[in-house]
Amino acid sequence: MEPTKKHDVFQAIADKTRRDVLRLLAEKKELPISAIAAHFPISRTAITKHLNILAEANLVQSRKSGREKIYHLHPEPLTELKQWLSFYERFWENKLSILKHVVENE
Amino acid sequence: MEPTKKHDVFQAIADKTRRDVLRLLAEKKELPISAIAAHFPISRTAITKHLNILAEANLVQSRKSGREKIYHLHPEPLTELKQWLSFYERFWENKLSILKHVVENE
DNA sequence: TTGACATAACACCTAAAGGTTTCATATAAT
DNA sequence: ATTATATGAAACCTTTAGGTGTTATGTCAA
Repeated sequence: MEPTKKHDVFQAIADKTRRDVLRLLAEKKELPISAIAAHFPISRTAITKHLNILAEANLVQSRKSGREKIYHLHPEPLTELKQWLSFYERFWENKLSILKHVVENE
Repeated sequence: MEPTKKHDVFQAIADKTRRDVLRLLAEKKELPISAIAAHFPISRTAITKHLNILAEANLVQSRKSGREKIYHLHPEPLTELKQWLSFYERFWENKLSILKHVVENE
């Protein structure tokens, strides 16, 4: 039976530290674990756990290079979030929303 | 000192049940607690807790009517999520994204 | 005014989240 | 060969998340 991923996109981005990691990877393109951890006040081990959760949600990917494990952003799963959001956009008045709907449905 | 809200939008939508509650309120416009709870397999008490978390994030609001407490959707805080997302949109190739940027920055 | 209903307020439980420290292992550099 | 570096893995701790059930209180209806 499929192991049914424990963490989805919604849970992955619920934590501020993980959002900060995503932002960092967006800016720096790719970084090994230690370099990532250096940006935060918590331990490298804690960062590794956050990276595992992000990887489970497929928001980051990694490659091994020698003794380093280098992570990079993989933003595609955010489309799920975008889709979820789009349902609610019609509920708040945004003068641009009508125009955007026109564009998106073209 | 300000009580500093414990739950923000990101945490509020991390839970599937809470997302389902939001969806329900989007469809039914407004509902008392018991009516909401009737749609889920968990206890009314549990639903109340979820509603409190959603209310903390300001994603729902309520009014008292006699002995009932009637909740309705308040989607505005989702703009924060939308803004957060918009940063990452440039990172995944979407043929529409360029066009949308043009529209949004007009 | 009595009973039913809707919610609030507790006390309580279990598991997971987020963090720590310590130790082991693989690779790189001297 | 030895040492330093990068990561993995395990054991542990504390708080929170998500759920339960029970009891109390306010309101409506008969």
